[in-house]
Amino acid sequence: MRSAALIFAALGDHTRLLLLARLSAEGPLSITHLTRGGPLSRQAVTKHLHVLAGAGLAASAHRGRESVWQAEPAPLQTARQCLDSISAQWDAALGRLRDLVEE
Amino acid sequence: MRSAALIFAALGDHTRLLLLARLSAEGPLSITHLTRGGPLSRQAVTKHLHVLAGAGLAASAHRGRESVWQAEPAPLQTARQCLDSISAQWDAALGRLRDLVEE
DNA sequence: AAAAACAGCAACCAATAGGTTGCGTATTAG
DNA sequence: CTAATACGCAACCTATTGGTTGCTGTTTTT
Repeated sequence: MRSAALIFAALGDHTRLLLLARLSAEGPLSITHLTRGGPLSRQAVTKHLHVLAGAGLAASAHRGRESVWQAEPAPLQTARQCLDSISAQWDAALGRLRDLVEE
Repeated sequence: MRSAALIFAALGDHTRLLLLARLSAEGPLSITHLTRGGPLSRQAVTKHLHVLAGAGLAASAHRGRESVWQAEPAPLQTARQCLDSISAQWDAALGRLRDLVEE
């Protein structure tokens, strides 16, 4: 559950969410490529990528002078399971309440 | 998508995640009830609850001198859709890559 | 009516987050 | 070889976060 919080925290920034979406959609990209067009500096992008990496959501590989980053979707599964678990608890509580009322 | 980031940010704290889980599992609870047993002060709990409320994940109702809090599971659906959307983009990118290789 | 329980508000504090700038280094291009 | 490209590292700055303490107000309890 603590790791789920880490993942959510990494996703809990609009800029990082966009970065992750781009990485997922456009495949492996270098840092400068990710920087182009956007309003962020290269270092800002780098920092965000490292946060994503800290949560296991992205990984980098060095190719020549470039650092190529890629999305790692596995932790998304963990996050989903956490959401499902909370929803399930909620449903169970609702069910118990209904049973209580029906008695 | 910006609202998804808000939700993730609210979930991105281990303490808040536990609070939300308790609210979902044990139903409506007062602040002092939520405080008992835990290591947090009443105000710390209050602050976390307001963050959850800011993301639409919890709501309060006043009953006498008590403030009774309840989980609101609807935003979890938004979060899940966001996760699904990213996963789908990933899958699509993988598919395109495979098609490219097969050519 | 007095005491206790429940909570809101504001100020404050240390730590972290998001971001920038500057500089050094390795790789590639001309 | 030289220049340009792509990056890492460290320092620094400001705003936000998570948390505490103290005080006030309101509803119950006795």
